[in-house]
Amino acid sequence: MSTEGSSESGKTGSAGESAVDVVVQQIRNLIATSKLKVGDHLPTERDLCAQFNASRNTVREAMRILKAYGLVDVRPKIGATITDNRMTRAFELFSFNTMEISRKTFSDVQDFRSLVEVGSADLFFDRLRQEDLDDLSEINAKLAEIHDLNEASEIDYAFHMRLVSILDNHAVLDVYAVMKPVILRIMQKGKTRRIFKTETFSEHQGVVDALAARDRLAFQYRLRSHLMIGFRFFSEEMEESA
Amino acid sequence: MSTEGSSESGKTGSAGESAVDVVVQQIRNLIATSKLKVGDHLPTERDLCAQFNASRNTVREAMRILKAYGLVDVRPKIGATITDNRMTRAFELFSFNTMEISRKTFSDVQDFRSLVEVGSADLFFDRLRQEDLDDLSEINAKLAEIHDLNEASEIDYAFHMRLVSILDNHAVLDVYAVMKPVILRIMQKGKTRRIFKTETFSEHQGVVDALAARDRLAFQYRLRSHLMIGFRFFSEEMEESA
DNA sequence: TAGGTGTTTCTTGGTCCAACAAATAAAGAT
DNA sequence: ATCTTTATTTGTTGGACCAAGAAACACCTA
Repeated sequence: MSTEGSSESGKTGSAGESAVDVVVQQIRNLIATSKLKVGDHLPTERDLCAQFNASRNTVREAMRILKAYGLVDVRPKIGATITDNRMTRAFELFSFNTMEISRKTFSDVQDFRSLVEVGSADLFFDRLRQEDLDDLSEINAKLAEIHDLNEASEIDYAFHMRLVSILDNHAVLDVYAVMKPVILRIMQKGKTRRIFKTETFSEHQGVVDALAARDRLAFQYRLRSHLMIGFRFFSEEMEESA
Repeated sequence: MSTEGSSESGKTGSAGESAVDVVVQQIRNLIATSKLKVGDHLPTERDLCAQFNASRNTVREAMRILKAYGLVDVRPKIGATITDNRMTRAFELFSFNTMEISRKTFSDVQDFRSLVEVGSADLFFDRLRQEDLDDLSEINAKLAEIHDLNEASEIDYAFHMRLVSILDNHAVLDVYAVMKPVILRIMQKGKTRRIFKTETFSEHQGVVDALAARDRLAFQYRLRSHLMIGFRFFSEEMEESA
């Protein structure tokens, strides 16, 4: 209901839908109306062709989309079965290490994080407890023992996740959970193990110190600097897509 | 988590991988080795067929996957261009179904919206253009002609969506898109058609006026009040424990 | 006869080919 | 400069074949 097939146009139900998109929607409706649950079988491709009056290639392309979305699992000679790997797929989207995070994505996400983390300073100080400070320091300390970038970014992410958890806002936590893959890649951008162990570590510690000292301005300044520091890796890059 | 374990494509060798998976990998490599950036064009389907020695259907199915992953945007006659909508796709996958609107949920979501909308006041005034004000007024005017609550909340949502669109931040827009079902339900909570036509309308207009007058304090005060006003409907309501 | 075994046939997804339609960018004509 | 034609490219269709698993079947043995 909320998502359409592949077109990202804002219009819903306009006439510009391709046949593949139509079939995608029809299959989703079929799943919904037939109350198919995880593990149930979908009709064969050829049956779907007849049912939706579409060619087999069209049905196959629709299946590819549903498969990419993690909604069906199709195996040769077995057929298509309903699954729910959406979360897994969401994380796999960013396993495409071949492509760099675009500057726009980087900028948008970091601005958003800055908005949430820096903008909630007052709330942080209202709710802050000693336990929070201890946890943050403990997490940050793990940066000293990292072995690779993945491990480092996981710790970096855990630090910020623990920080926003102070807000006790489930909506924010959910959003951060979904954005995790993007955030991880952003954190790794241009960094080395050494940078994580030295610069990132001390930036985090500065934030924790400011929290402990109840120094609102220092907290905001240091956190914002920490979030925006990655911009230097985009210094000369220029891209302008209409 | 990165490369190892997707369902069907474990081996990077020759056996076991379908031709479509191979082409997907080849296109990924092409993007990487050619250093293609967002906005650049991919070769035509037929070129890719020749280049990878695959049939056109295979290339098309591979393209569907990349499109579903938000890595390419293919338009008829134009061809495929590199994009980076992976985060949008991730949010689409997430698409948590409308949960029960508890007082806690209401509080969390409205706090979050307040954080984003009220907290971005400076950015709003930086980027604001006359066109934005006109659109906001135009959208708000539609509240006068509503027929039911669904229609009213859609317009209310569209108003706030248009507001945050001024920020030109894709991450924020994606988050709002995902939260739409929850936001709609929150907007309807305790309201009547009359309230939408009178109170909500004038609250919106007050926000627009404050924007037009470049009155930052009035903007923040009115917007925050508007977002928090629904709390009165939870005043006496009891809700079961978490 | 009952039960297990090996063979055959059928089904199904995976791939390829050859068309045609629609849309649009580019070249050509006026 | 504007309109028209052409050519290119994606979208879609239908058909064909293959390989591998499933299912049905025949067969043999105890």
